[in-house]
Amino acid sequence: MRYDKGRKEETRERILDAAAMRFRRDGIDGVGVASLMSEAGLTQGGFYNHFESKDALVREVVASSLRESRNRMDAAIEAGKHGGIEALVAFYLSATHRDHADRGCTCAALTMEIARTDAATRRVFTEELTESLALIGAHLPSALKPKQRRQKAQAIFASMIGTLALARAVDDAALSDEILAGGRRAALALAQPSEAAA
Amino acid sequence: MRYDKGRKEETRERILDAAAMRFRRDGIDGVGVASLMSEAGLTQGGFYNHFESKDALVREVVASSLRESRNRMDAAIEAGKHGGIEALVAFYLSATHRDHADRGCTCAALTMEIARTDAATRRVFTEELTESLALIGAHLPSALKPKQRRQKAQAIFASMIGTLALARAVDDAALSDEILAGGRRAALALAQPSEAAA
DNA sequence: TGTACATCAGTGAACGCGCGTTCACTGATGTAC
DNA sequence: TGTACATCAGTGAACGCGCGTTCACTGATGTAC
Repeated sequence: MRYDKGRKEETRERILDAAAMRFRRDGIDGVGVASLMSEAGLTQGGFYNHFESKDALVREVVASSLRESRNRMDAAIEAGKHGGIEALVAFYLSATHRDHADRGCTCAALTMEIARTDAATRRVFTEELTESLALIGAHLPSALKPKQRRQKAQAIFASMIGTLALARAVDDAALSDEILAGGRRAALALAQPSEAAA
Repeated sequence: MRYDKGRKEETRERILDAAAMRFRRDGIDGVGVASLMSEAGLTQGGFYNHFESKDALVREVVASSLRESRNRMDAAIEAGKHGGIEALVAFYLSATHRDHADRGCTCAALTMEIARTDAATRRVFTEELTESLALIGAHLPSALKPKQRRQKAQAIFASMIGTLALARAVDDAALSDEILAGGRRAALALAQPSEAAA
């Protein structure tokens, strides 16, 4: 090894972090390799020392950013006083999350684009999403059967990313706030055991 | 007027229809003017006889495709035997809709991309979305107050587009079906007056 | 300890290509006489 | 009714530009002796 041990790894992480932010802000198709590398303080040619192609980068960004997002959700749940789901919903459907897509959850910013990516990317998306849904499911009422728990977690997450997508797309601040508030209420309602009837 | 009256208008509609399909299938950034025009049976140069720019086209596609989608939702509601919302949810969260994004609702395919477009596009998106939400609201239980009704409609629609986005992004057919089924149940639960507590 | 060498992360110019847009033009049509 | 003309939807070549990718190179570093 020339240079410090792990230095290449650090650079790679820097590219991944820059890509995660830029992709969420401008879309996957909206960010070129050259501008991405210059954001990471490098020149375009070096990109291929770290990734086989832009598609390979996309795949790795989807994997690592979903993992990071799950860790942040976990932290928000653990930090919450009561319940856990309440804390998650307040964290996920906050004005801060709406206003900072680049530092937010990749699912809320890119799921519709990810649906159009290659098989390998959708594979890692599915794997990471499944883990995140399990995290949510683990904090639902304990009386639920596994399938109900899974479907409830899916419905809560779907409702949250849909809410964030609408709240971001709309150009009217009051309407956006209302969508966000209604989304919080809906996500919590979906978490109630009373709505367990599967 | 040279040529038949309204012939230019017909061509324009043809371009709009082709754009709506291609945008929903490949994303706005994923479709070039040349390939779009050739899909409409024309050459690229003619595009600017009909639209000032690609951005202008995007704006018009958002406006017209949301209007069309609303008409289809309305038709599905009217065709439904009971309730109306039940028919809407069955129509919107169907396997057919999931599997044919190009012929489906623009919100379910492009909301996350629309959130990144220019001010004019987000303006027309907001206007058309508001109309669509009013349509949904009009079929909710009549006991609801206006604000409750509005927020319920928003929450139902957000949950539906989030559900469709996840069901499309996932690469596992069984999981996708489960997400869709859970989304239908969730959307109907959100429509219940019992969950009116605002 | 000092020097020669091998490594390889990162550089920057270049590749072919498709992008959005412009523009001089063509030729089918409706109108004027 | 027949002919000359004006219109303008649509053509297709060209523009500068940024895309993803390749590649010969540089130069800071760790290793070998």
